[in-house]
Amino acid sequence: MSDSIAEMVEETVGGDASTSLYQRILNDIRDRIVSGEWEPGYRIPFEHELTEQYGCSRMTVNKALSQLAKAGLIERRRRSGSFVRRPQSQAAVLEIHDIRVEVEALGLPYRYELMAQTKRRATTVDRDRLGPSPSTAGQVLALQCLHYAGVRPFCVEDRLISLAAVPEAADQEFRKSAPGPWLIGQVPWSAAEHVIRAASADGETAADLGLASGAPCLIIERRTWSAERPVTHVRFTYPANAHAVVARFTPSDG
Amino acid sequence: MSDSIAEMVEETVGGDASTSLYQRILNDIRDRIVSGEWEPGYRIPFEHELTEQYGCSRMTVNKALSQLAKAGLIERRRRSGSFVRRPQSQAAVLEIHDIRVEVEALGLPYRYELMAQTKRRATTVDRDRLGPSPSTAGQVLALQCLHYAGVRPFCVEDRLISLAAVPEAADQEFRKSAPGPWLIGQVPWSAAEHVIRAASADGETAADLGLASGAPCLIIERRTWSAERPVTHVRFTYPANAHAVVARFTPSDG
DNA sequence: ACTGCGATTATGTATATACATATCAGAAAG
DNA sequence: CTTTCTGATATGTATATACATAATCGCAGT
Repeated sequence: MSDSIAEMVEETVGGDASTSLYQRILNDIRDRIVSGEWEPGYRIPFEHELTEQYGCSRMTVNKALSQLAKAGLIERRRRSGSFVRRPQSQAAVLEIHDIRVEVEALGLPYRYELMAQTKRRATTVDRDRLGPSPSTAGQVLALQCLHYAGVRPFCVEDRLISLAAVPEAADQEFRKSAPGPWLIGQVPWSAAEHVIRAASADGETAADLGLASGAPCLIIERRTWSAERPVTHVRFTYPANAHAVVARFTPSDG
Repeated sequence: MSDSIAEMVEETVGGDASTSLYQRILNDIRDRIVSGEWEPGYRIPFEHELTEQYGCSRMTVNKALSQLAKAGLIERRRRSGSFVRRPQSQAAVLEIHDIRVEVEALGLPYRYELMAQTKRRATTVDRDRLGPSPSTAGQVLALQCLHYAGVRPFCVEDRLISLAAVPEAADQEFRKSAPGPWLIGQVPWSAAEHVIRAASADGETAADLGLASGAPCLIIERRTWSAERPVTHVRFTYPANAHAVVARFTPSDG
């Protein structure tokens, strides 16, 4: 089997220059792990063995193994070797799209409507919504918006923006375009937290969405920080049948 | 400004040996990006400039920059340099925990109950649930389980296992322990897809969970593949107020 | 047996060097 | 004035080497 690796390298080393050697080593090992050929706990060949098998230097092997370790597929132990880890934290990557993009992906015309915009001194509730902060927040901007897909309401947006973090927002009127895309261009955010849950629509939200009171809704909340300072908190409320969140996982593509 | 980097390095180069040099370079640059000091489009110093500033070799700088590029924070262009990318795909990492762990994290005793276990030839519906497959599925195992937190039902699990992918499951009786943890130890999975949505509880589910019919629920569905073959599909149904999904994002921790 | 210590081993990081490759600016040719 | 070619440049990958560090094994001495 070690021979087959060596042969494969011999074959392709002059032919396929599209992928680098360390990438091929990485892929080979990853494939053996995800295929189950090398089960959790299996000790993968030492660096110096792979060095021989692939006919390359240790640095090249090391680059591949280091990346596998960072991706969580293997665990490296000095003096002992590298071992296949058991898939533990079922982590998945969740992509958050702009609502306009979401709606247009459904083939429906997108429309945005501002329902209310208020500037006020941050209340206790507001501070809670924005999340833990080193400084006490000052002024905030509160927004209620409605996003339409075609003629039907698609979701309600309830947003709070910290004017301490984004003073430019004070002079903005979000009548024509939604605050989300504008904020992304304005503030470099360094951390975000999402909470996804289900709830019954309260009276007001139900009315906005054209639902019966108590109808099930999907709620996505997002808090964003920029360099430790809270920037914004949004709550999107979708009718239950209108929306779902999709997350995917594939181990270390490189 | 370049001077301050150089000074900082001079200070710490002999003192703090806890982090490696390339890690410090990586952190320095990442901090400047997420703080907004270096805005999207900004051309970060060339490798040879950083080499000078940090008094190290190009390989060390290259390692740091390559990782930042892989993490999507910068874009590297030959002959032109490396540029700060604008945060585009708002990706967040979602950790899926075992239900036992979830319940015990709430400080409640966990209990598991098997409600039904059926072996049958895969129907069209079953094949749809398992997802796209190269081969036509044969036998499947269908399970309905209930997870308790204390005396109250916590969530309903509705699972389908492909016996073509996991033949050992045919001989298992999931009376005492849930199929999820067992499967993880059994099959190395290579890809997973999650769908999170809200819905009204149907009559049966509502009864199992002790809810009024039509009560809002959070539904998490997961499909798992092992080397292109569908392994299992699960649907967890939670009462709306019992559960939420949390996802976090922090740019490239290393 | 038990303890402590040195030798061994595999990984972790860094260096200087080399050549490949994509790309752009500007010179040369039409 | 446009096209083509050439050289400069920054990144991409790979190598041989070196020393640091953590963990383990086995031996020596109590």
